[in-house]
Amino acid sequence: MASITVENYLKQLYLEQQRVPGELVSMGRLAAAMDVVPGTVTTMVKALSDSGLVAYEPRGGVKLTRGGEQLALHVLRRHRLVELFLVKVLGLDWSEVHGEADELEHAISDKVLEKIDRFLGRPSVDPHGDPIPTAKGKLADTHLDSMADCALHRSVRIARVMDQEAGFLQFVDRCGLIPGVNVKVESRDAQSDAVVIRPQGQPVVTLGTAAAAKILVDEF
Amino acid sequence: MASITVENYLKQLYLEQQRVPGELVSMGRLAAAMDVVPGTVTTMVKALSDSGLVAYEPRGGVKLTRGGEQLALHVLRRHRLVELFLVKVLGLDWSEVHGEADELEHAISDKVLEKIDRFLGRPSVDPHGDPIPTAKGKLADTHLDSMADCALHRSVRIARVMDQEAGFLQFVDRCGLIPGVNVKVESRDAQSDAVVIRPQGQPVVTLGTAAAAKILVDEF
DNA sequence: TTCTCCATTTTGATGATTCAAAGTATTATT
DNA sequence: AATAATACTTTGAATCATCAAAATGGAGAA
Repeated sequence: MASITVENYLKQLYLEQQRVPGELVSMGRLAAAMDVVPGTVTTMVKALSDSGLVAYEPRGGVKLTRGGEQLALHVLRRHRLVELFLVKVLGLDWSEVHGEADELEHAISDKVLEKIDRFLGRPSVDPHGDPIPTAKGKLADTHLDSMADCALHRSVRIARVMDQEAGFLQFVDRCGLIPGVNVKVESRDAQSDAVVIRPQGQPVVTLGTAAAAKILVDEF
Repeated sequence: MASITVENYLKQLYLEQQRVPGELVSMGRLAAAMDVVPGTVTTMVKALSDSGLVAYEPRGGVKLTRGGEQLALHVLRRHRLVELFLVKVLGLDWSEVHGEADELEHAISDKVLEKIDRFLGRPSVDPHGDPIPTAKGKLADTHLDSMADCALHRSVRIARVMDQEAGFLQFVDRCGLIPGVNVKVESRDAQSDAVVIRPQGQPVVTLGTAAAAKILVDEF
C-alpha cells in the first residue's frame, strides 16, 4: 500500500535516526537525505504523520512510530537481501549493488523475498556488513568499534563498512579492507590525522581518521 | 527515462498489436488491457504520440513507432527473463511469476539484466514458451499451430501457452500440458466443441476449443 | 529587550496520471 | 436519409509528489 516515495522517506528517516539515536530528525536533514527542498519534506512528513507512520513535532523534528519503523525495516530487509543476492548469485561488484537495490527494494514481493532469503541461507548481514532485519522486523543491534577508536595492536576482524558510495567501496576493496578480513591497527596519530592499518597478508595501509571511522571491526 | 506507466502502456500496446497484426489498436482495447477508462487512454496516447513513441490516428487507433517498439521489446525482455529466472533459480511456480515480473520488469537495470541472461545461458523462451527479445530488440517470430488447428494423430511438442492467468496455468500444469511435453491430438469435434489430447505417458485430457487454442505446439 | 539569522512552514503552482460525465463521431439499423 | 447504438474525445476535477519563493518562528547576539 505504501508508495515507493513513502517507502523511501521511511527508510531514509530510519537511517537518519540511527545516525544520531534518541534525537528527532530535522526537516533539513531529511530533505538532504531525500534530495528534495525542505518544504517538500514538511508537506510529506505531515502526510506521513496523518497516516500514523511518524511522530511529527512542528519545528522540532520527526521520528518513526512503531508502525513506521516496522515498514522501514521491511524496506531495509528487502534492500539488504537484494544487495547480497546480487553479489553472491549474480556476481555484481559490492560497490554497485546499492543503487540497484534502491530500485529493486520496491518491486520485490514477500514471496520472492522469502525465496531469496532461503536461497542465501538466512544471512544476517549484507555485503557491506550491514545487518539484515528479520522478517518479523527485528534488527540485532551489536555495538562495533571503528578503526578510529578500537584497541591498537589487537587482531580484529573487519565487520562493516559504513559508506555506500561506489568510489569509497572500490578504494576499500583495493586495499583489501573488506568484511571478514583480519587486521591490526598499528598506530594512530591525532596530529597527522593518520591511522596505520596492517591487514593480514597484505600491504600496510594508512587512512585518514574520517575514513578509518567508516570501517567497523569486531574483536574475537 | 520512460516512467513505469509509459513502459506499461508500450508493453501492453505491443501485446495487443500482436494479437491482431497489421491493424491499429483501438482505444477501447488498450483501455481494457490497461484497466483504465477510455478517456485516460486517449490522454495518454496523445502524450505518447507527442514523445514519438506511438502513431495515433484520432478515432482510428494507435500503433507503436519503431522507437516505441524498441522500448516495448526491452520491457518484454526484462519481463520474460525475470519470469524464467524466478522459476529456474528461485523455484517459484510458473503460474505465479507473471505478476511478480510485472513489478520487477521496471526495476531491473541493464547491468543486472545482462547478468541474469548470462546466468540462464542466454535462453530464447520464458517458462510459458513466450520468446525473449534479444538485447538488440529483435524477436524471432515463429509461427506455431495451436491444439485447436494442428494435424490430428501427429506427435507434436507443446511449445507455448498463450494465457498468463494463474488458474489456467495451474490447470494446464495438472494435466501435464506444459511446454516440452509431447502430445497427440486424438480428435476434434465442432459440435461438442471438444478437443481430445493424449499427452505422452499421461492420461487423456479433453479440452474445449477455446482452451485448446491457447496451447501452441511444434511439429518435429 | 530588541534585532537578526536561519531553519521551517506556508502558499501557489506544476506535471503526471487518473476518473466521471458530458459532448461528438462513426457505424449500423430501420 | 433519419435515427439509434457504440466508440471515442473532451472537459473539469482529484491525487500525489514536487518546487520556488514568501512568510513565520525561535535562538542567540547586541
